[in-house]
Amino acid sequence: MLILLAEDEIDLAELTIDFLETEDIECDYASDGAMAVNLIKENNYQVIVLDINMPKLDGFSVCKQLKENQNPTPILFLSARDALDDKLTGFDLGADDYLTKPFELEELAARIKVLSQRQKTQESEFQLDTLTLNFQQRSASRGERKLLFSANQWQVIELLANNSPNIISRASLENTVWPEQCPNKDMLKMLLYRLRNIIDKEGEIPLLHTIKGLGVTLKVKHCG
Amino acid sequence: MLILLAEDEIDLAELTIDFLETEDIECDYASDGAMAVNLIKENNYQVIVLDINMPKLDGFSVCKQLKENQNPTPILFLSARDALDDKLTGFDLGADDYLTKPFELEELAARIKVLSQRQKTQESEFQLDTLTLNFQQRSASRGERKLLFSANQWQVIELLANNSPNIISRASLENTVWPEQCPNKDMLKMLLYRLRNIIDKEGEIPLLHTIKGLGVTLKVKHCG
DNA sequence: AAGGTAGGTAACACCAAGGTAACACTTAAA
DNA sequence: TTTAAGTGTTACCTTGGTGTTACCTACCTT
Repeated sequence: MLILLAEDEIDLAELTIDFLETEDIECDYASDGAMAVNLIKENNYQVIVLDINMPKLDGFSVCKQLKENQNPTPILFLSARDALDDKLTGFDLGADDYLTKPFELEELAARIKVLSQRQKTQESEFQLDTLTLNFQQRSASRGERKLLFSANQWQVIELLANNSPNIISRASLENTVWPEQCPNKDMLKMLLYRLRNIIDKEGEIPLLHTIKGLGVTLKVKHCG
Repeated sequence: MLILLAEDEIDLAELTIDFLETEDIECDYASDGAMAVNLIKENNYQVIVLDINMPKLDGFSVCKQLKENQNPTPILFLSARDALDDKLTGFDLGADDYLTKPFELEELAARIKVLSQRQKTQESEFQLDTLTLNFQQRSASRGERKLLFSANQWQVIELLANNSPNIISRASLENTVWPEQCPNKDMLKMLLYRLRNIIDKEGEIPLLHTIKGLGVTLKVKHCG
């Protein structure tokens, strides 16, 4: 996750950035409002953290400008100003959160995460040749053809797709579908056979390949 | 705007409600967690404000339950607990904001408004083919036909619509309607059966689909 | 060439998930 | 009290995914 931190106190900024990175939050840094505006123009941040007291352009102004431009990125104000009026001004300008200094780094991280979640529209789709898998909807298609998979088949294809083009051992697949105990040694064989019939029809590039002795993989195989 | 305030200190609650109403924020009131859950089940709130220390069911539990059921309503915790750990727990459970007592009523109002806007931009109306759902009014129609749903049916259709066209597992649906314990294994089956009879009449494109072994989804299915 | 092993193909039986229908219970309005 | 609607409950049916078996093919080993 990439965010922007606009904060003129360099010591505090450094401390904050270091901590946020341990929480998997990547930070771009602006030491004043003008720099913040420029960075926002050039990058797509998940969240913008703005100090209010900044050189050149204060946080309020930056926020106001963004909202006037219909920028939907969530904004979190970070300020030593504890006064109610400042907070209300912030929210009035369209801020999404307001944290007063001194604050706990953990709380900042938590609030950033909340804001970022609102943003993301996670459409996790997998594509390979003409095969498309949508894991949310559990829908799949090969070109124009709609594909229907059973629950077990989804488990397998999901594992294969997530690791494509790497090879997955038959043992892993077996454990995924039948965690306790596989009812029959040939079950996986059948599952893969049925899966292959659904995915790879005649005239299409085969995608589900067996690598004998190693396992199975989902990829476009440049044969030869 | 209608919100729910769950808070066991009646004096504080009254004060808060009075103030919020001057800000055009209508409040339903719950004096304990169990009551909150019931009210949430029967109404569609824009924001839910939860005290943490409450009789019967604490705020954390209420929040957890809602989020497990994919309820998208924003949650704001209101607590005397200032400890970092409590805040982090709150955010971890999926809270959207956390305000510590004592707080300024104006700030609470401002934060509620921010949260409600997020909700509004998400969706207050749902449309799919000729099906229209209005969550504020709890009204629905299929083409010219007006549809009437019971409370339980609304919970299900709301969950499905909010996640459409993704698949919702029968377990999630069951937890949503019967949070403590489902009275009978076949209840959900019946609920869905009745729901389907209401939504999908003969000659219309079926919208409520079962994906065997996975769950249920609300979508236009391009079969093939 | 024979034998062994991994994997592909085909056909079939079974069974639990889910759909359908009818009915009883409860509550609340009329 | 009657009526109606929502909610549980039970029984039965249908179906597609799953499990099973048999046999085939390809390739590796000796």
